[in-house]
Amino acid sequence: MSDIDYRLIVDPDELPALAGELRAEPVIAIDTETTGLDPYRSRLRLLQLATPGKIRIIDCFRVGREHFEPLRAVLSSPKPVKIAHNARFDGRFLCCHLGIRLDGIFDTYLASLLLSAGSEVDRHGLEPVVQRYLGRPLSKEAQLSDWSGELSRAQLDYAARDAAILLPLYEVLRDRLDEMDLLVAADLEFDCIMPVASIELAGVHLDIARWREQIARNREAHERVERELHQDLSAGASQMSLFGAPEPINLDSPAQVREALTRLGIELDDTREGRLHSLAGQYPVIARLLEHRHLAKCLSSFGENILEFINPVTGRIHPDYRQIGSPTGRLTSSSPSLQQIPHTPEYRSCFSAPAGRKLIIADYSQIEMRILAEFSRDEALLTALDGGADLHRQTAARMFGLQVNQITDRQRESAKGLNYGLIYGMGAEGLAARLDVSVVEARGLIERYFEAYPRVARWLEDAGEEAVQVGRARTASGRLWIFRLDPTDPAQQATLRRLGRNAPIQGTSSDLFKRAITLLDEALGGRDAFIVNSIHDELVVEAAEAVAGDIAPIVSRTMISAAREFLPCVPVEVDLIVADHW
DNA sequence: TAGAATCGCCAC
DNA sequence: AAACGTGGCGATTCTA
Repeated sequence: MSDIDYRLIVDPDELPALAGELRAEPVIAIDTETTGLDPYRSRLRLLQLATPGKIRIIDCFRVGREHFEPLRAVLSSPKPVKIAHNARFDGRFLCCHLGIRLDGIFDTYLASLLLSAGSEVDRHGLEPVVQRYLGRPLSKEAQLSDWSGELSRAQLDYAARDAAILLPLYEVLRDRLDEMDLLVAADLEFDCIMPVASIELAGVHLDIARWREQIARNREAHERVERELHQDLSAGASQMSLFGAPEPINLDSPAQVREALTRLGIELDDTREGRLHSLAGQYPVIARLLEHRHLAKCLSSFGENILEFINPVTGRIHPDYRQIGSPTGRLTSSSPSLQQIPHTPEYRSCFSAPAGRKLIIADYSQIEMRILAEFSRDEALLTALDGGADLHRQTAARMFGLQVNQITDRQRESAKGLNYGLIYGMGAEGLAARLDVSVVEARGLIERYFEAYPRVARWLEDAGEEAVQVGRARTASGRLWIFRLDPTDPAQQATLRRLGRNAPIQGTSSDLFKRAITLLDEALGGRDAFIVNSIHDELVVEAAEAVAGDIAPIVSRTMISAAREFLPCVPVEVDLIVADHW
């Protein structure tokens, strides 16, 4: 494939002229080749810059960081538009190795994800995206080749082609986004790319000694419970081996546990927590089993494995974020997932501020209820959310026609169950199970709830019905989820109703949260403070001790103004603390 | 024997 | 206490 017209730049003196040419372009495509995936442990080898006429490949082994100054303005200003496929990756390397922060990004990867609108079958690597939107094959063979040595003609061809293909791809994707009314959602995503890359680069600090202590305590408890359980369970084991001790059952195997329980006369379809929980009071062995499960889960998911993610260069943990991690647009983090650390002090407090620094922890209060209030414009719900008393207590007061101070804990729990459950499209059966009441009682509670919040009832009904009718839903930013379910199948129709209620709410929560990340990243620019974690409705900022007090109000103000862009009618509150530990 | 599927459970 | 939305991940078990 030598038909690609590109030039390899090894002479730093060429960069000023190149920068001049690029500045005049409306759009340029960019790509990088690196010696590995981790910007802290690998090197930037090539930077490819493509315009309709020309492709330039800069060999970053030959052109040192200090020579990139002329390109800085081109790459770090909104114009020209920079097209990249998964710009978060390239952005991290440019940030780390050249000190340049990309701006004006059009990301063909995120564009493809938005256009697929939640499809589980579409793939979004450059190769399948080029195939899908341009109808041409693209070989990615050289991607995993060794980029640290002498480069072959084939490698350079590959590098050039990867960048060049982005130009026609951009044209098509931009038109498709426009046709599908996804340009607003796309801009929201594109603006958020570098802020998310910054969160990854910042990483979190972990108090290793404290974490190890927690593991040790867990291990001890785990072994004790394991011994007790083997005794409990062997009592029912009749098939004692003729040749000695019976084979101990594997407590991590649900199948073996179920068999053992059957021998004790406890028959179950499965052994999930919800099922076991109601039996825990009756059978001590079940309570112990649940305790064992919890300890085993914590040891395997939140044990030594987390320590392996500490980066040897920074000494911190840098998770990977997927910017569109779910069809609703939520961010997800992995390797490790810092979004599912148990919400208990033993675990969370291990994520601490390093010496001389503070953590600012801020989360939106009842954000999904506020979104529901915005969508439904239910006056009673809007009032209940307007400062003052606890939402669930107020909800109960309205449901039962009582004063807020007359509400019992049980009534508050019922109201809380409804406030949370209805957002997820829960029905009477689900509520009955959750509150441990009969289905008839649950129906009555739902009826009272809908009388308290009539426009909420109306909105939920309409949203469910619309999902059945049109098979799709949008969020406030216009993000689209096409459900791809069969509305004539009763089970799938029920799912459609639930999704139709939940998707706009959860998705709008993602929208405004991403906006908050973008605005906050900008507001913190130039200060010794940066976002280190994001958990769906909560942001953690790490700041120098001396400035934390000044930064805290900026965090809450910025989060509130981001939410206001999407929720003009409903009051928004942010709970914030400044602390040494998460 | 490695990858897929399943179960189970952590988060919001 | 658990069937009601979104994920990631670990251990076991199945399968090609």
